Amino acid sequence: MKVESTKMKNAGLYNGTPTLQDVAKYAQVSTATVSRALSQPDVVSKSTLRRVNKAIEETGYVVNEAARSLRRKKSGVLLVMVPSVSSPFFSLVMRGLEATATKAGYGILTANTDDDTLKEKRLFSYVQQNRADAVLILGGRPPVKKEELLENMPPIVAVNERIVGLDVPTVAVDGYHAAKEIVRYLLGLGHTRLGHISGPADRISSAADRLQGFHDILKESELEPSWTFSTEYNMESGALAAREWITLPERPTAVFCSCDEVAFGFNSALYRNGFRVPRDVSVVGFDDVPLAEFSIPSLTTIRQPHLEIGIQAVRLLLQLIQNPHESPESVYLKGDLIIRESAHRFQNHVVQAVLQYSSVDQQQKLCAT
Amino acid sequence: MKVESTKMKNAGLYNGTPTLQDVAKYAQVSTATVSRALSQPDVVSKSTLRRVNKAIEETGYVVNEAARSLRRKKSGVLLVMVPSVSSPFFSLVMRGLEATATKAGYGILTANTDDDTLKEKRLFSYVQQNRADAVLILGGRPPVKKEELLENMPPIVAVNERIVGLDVPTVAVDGYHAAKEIVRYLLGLGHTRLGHISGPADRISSAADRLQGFHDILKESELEPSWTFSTEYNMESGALAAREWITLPERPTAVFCSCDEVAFGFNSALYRNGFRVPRDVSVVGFDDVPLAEFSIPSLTTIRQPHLEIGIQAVRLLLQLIQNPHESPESVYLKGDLIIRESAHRFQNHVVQAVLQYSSVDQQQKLCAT
DNA sequence: TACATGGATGTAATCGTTTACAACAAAATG
DNA sequence: CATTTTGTTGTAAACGATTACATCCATGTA
Repeated sequence: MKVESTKMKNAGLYNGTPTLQDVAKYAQVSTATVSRALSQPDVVSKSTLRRVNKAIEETGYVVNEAARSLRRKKSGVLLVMVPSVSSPFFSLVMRGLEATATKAGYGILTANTDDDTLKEKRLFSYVQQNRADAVLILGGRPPVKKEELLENMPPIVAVNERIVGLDVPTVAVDGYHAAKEIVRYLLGLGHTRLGHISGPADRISSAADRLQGFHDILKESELEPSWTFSTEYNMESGALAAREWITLPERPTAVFCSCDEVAFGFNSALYRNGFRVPRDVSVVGFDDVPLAEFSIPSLTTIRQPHLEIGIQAVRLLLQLIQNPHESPESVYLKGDLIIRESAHRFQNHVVQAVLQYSSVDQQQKLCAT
Repeated sequence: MKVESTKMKNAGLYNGTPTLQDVAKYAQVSTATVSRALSQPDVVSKSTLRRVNKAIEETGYVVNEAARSLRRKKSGVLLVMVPSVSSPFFSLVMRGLEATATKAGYGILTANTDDDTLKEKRLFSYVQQNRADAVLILGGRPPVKKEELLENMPPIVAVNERIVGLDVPTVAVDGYHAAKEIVRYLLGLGHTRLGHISGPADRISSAADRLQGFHDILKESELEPSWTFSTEYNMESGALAAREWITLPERPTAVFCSCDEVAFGFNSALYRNGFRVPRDVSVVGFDDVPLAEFSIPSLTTIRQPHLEIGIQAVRLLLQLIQNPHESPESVYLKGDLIIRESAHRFQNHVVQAVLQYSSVDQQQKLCAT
């Protein structure tokens, strides 16, 4: 061994955090070799690799991602643009995104856009700033104007919603068929007066799909929509819709809400006005957020495979990063009907209540006292 | 003006994205000047500044953060470690964090820990990797062992929970006094048999605080806790507790749940077993997640100022980044009692129901038919 | 023996900023 | 007028990794 003792002695002394240089000195090899030992271990000889790994261990070296990013021109970070991270469903999807990205060695830079064009633009510039390599867009809004994107567009994948006016691969549940399925279920329960509280169908593709599914399945059954109400995806909107439902001369006996939150808001406002679900009206949602199972009544809804959505979205994005010129096919997943308490067979509702639910049963007894 | 026409001609031609060099060439100044124009505009002359800004505009230059990070040894990113982003309350706090951080020019790198030590360690190494400058920890778990942290500890602020075994500044609601307040409210309603479904008080400081508050306020009123149940902060746990509550020989007439989700799970399981809240038992929660207002019944709870928590946490962290050797004081915020439907006066409950709620009133009428 | 081949390693340039230091001119001071 | 001060700008060396290219040595082959 041609070991220079002076070198060995100095090798142990570091001022700050150890760098690749320090490891190289310690292992008595060049920085190039250390770098190769990290990124392409197969081109380094077994014995050197051992020595380098030992040196890394001893010095406690960790790679400086800033330097690596600069040199590689890749940050190893995915930017997730979401209208609001506190949306129950979005945050669910984000877990899938994050898990898959982390597994692939990518970090996730999260950012609320609040549907604010200015914020969207600023966030989007993260890519030019080399802070992120690619973008996942969760709200369906294009982050900047189409024209500005044409040249030098980073890899983008749309999640949950297609982005209107921007042709990028999309991962989402097939809302059209899922909507048809859940409305078909309501029809099967004997309802003929059906209402729909839709999301912002003019801006959001998922809302448009569900609305279209609602209309088409009714048409197939030769029925007319009894009521439609267009609003946002949140609880306040559901409550607003409830106030209108109450005033209706011929109330629909079943209402398909565009998402679970709208259903919660709807049910809540009805409750506060003396109506009971499903006694007075059957209600179904869409998404299957965790609370749907634990709400009162528990919510019949469409389950979106949120984990799978995240996995697929990241997969598509990584594919796009590797090969920016070949846009992968969009992925549409199937939503599953989850039957719970909030919708039931159309009949004389009081009798029905007694028949179906022991809880209501008990309630009746109490009323009788 | 000493303009070399050749330079001007070349100035417009770029191969890839423009760099600081390109801007310098275009504006006929050195890179140092451009850099200063960006970071310390007050030290460059007015006229040069104008010229540089014009050049930036014309070339469409944006700073390369990777290069900047490398040179400055600062990434401009805060790492947020959270057990689960899909927790309703955490995601609420994260909005505050994100908004404040963004305003201060920082990005947010979000990561679920899933309470998994391995993941926590890997994430924590983001700081050594120069991917993040500082850490916000939301779950109360130390990311690595105390010993490993002692040397070279990055700036850390704990959010919502104190971290057991790690002395870092904390931003949280004063759970002890808030718990006392809400239980005092229950006492004021005439309840004397009080139960508490606590969080994991052995691991999580907020759970311990609320539990302590519960015990102390009862002691002050010379009462004994009627029932306590220790579990996790989620809906399944609430449902589990409900199953035990039902079997109790002397059921508490009011239950303080450690968080809103537990309350939802509790109420839901009771409902499915024929019990009604608040008719059969008064229930209160903690956090005031958006759904508390829209649940059935709406939930009496403690409102945590989630936005303010986020703001204060980032403020403390930035302070700690600036001055790593002076640990700022922890901040404890006040939680506010929000009175809604889920708890009411202890009395013969059926009579009470008629008196208080028009909804129940109407329900009675319906039962009578 | 001579020469081609291939595996392992080293040399040094490079990524795009920032910043210590030097240089210079203009203004202020004595 | 000489000298200091102040304000503005440029020069060039970092920051810490990656990688094209060169070099070296051990094989294999004719």
